[in-house]
Amino acid sequence: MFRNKCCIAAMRKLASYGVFRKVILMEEKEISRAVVKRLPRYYRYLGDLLESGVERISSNELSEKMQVTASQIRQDLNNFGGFGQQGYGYNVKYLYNEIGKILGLDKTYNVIIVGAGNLGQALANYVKFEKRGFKVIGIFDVNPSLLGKKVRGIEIRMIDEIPEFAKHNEIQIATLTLPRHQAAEMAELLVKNGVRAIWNFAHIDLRLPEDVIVENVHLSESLMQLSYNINRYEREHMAESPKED
Amino acid sequence: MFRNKCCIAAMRKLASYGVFRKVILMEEKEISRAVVKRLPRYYRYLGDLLESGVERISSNELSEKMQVTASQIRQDLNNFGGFGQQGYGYNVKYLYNEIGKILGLDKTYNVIIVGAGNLGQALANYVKFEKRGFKVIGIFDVNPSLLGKKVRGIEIRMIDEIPEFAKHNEIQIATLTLPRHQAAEMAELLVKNGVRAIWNFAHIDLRLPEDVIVENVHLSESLMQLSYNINRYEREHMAESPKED
DNA sequence: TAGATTGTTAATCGATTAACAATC
DNA sequence: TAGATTGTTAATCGATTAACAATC
Repeated sequence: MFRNKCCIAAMRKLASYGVFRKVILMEEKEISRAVVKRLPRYYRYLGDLLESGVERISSNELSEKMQVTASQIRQDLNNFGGFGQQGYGYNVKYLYNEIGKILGLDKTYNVIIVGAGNLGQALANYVKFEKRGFKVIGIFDVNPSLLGKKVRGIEIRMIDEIPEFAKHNEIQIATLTLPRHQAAEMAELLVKNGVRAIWNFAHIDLRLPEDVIVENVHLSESLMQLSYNINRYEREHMAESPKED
Repeated sequence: MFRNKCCIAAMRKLASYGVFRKVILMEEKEISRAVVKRLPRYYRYLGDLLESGVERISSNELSEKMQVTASQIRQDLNNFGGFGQQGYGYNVKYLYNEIGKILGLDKTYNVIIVGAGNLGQALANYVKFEKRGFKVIGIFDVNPSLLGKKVRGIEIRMIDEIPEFAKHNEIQIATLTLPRHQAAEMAELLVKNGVRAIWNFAHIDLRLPEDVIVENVHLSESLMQLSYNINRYEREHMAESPKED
């Protein structure tokens, strides 16, 4: 019961008035990580379709473009609501916007970058994030030689200024682009100063209170997966290539 | 049958002499993407253990450190061979090296970086990759204003030099750090010039021959997953926080 | 209305966890 | 040998795919 999401939405509204709230919210099932991971890709394809003037699309057409099954698309979307219409399909613009809202892209986020090395500066310079609502409001480093240097008009501050900075600015996201051995301590400092979401590029598993959201980007792990596959491929084909005896 | 990996190894050796090869190799089951994704993490934890002088570890101890089940560790490892010993556990150094080999980290790779923007330059400057055997031998861009500029001693070349460059250098990996709309065309050019593995940072799905290995790093998708979770968390707790009527 | 396509339930597939016999 | 812990099979869980009734 309460599986239909329109129903859930209606119930949640009712729930906001009183007693049933908890019961109802417990019925709402957790969205799996796999589904969430696919949402940005849907969003990208819909954005492209929108740009090329496509008004509507069926799960079947989209499935061909994206090389996934139509079933998966419909299942994924129905975790969040009934965005389509029988006999018609999905309105591209509407669906695009709805997925954007689900992903939180209708909001803006103040971002600080902790670690102003190559990667930190590269991220600070990446203009597209700002277009999506992720605004860099501060850059921090431990290295005094960077003090006062500006990246995209934002001057690099020292890490010990973070507590003061956090008092005067609302930080929604902290990007961690520090060497591995500094990351854990810094993450704790950030959390102590009210940061509740960390985009972690340091090659370490942060152990933080569970209400702190951590999204990891482990570039070296990605590169290792690549080299694994290079060798897997070579192993497989080496075995076939030598001439038959 | 042929499930035991020692057995497979032995059979493969036999197979190299003749007729049974194909049959035997077909028995070897494909390693799932999920398993491969976990290997670098095992590698990291084993490296840390090695550094702190730990000689042996049981799947159970490791499972506690890594917050996964011991079953999963044993299953994952046994995809590649029996690296442990009953009653003893796993020898840290040996296992570390074996996983390194599986990941292809015992080899070196010539890497070129295509797209010398902020991210491309940051990656070129990232020293740790070289330590792991990934050596940047060339950096390319379309922007003539970058011509001759050096990053870590490597001068930036123009993209039309790639065919000539590829003739004289063996390129194992091409890193694609170009704007989205240039990436597809460039990937094709690279493949035409013999590149067989691409580390793709462009926010696009490359459609390439299936023997070309592509590993994607979609930073914007990662950021969207983060903002999804920020909002998920807030949705959930907003519903609980307003006072009871 | 008839045709198309969704939303949703049921079936299948694959990955994770549990259990235990093999063995160091 | 007894104890410990693996390698491996069996059970469970979750995610994907298929099927189809509901409905635009």
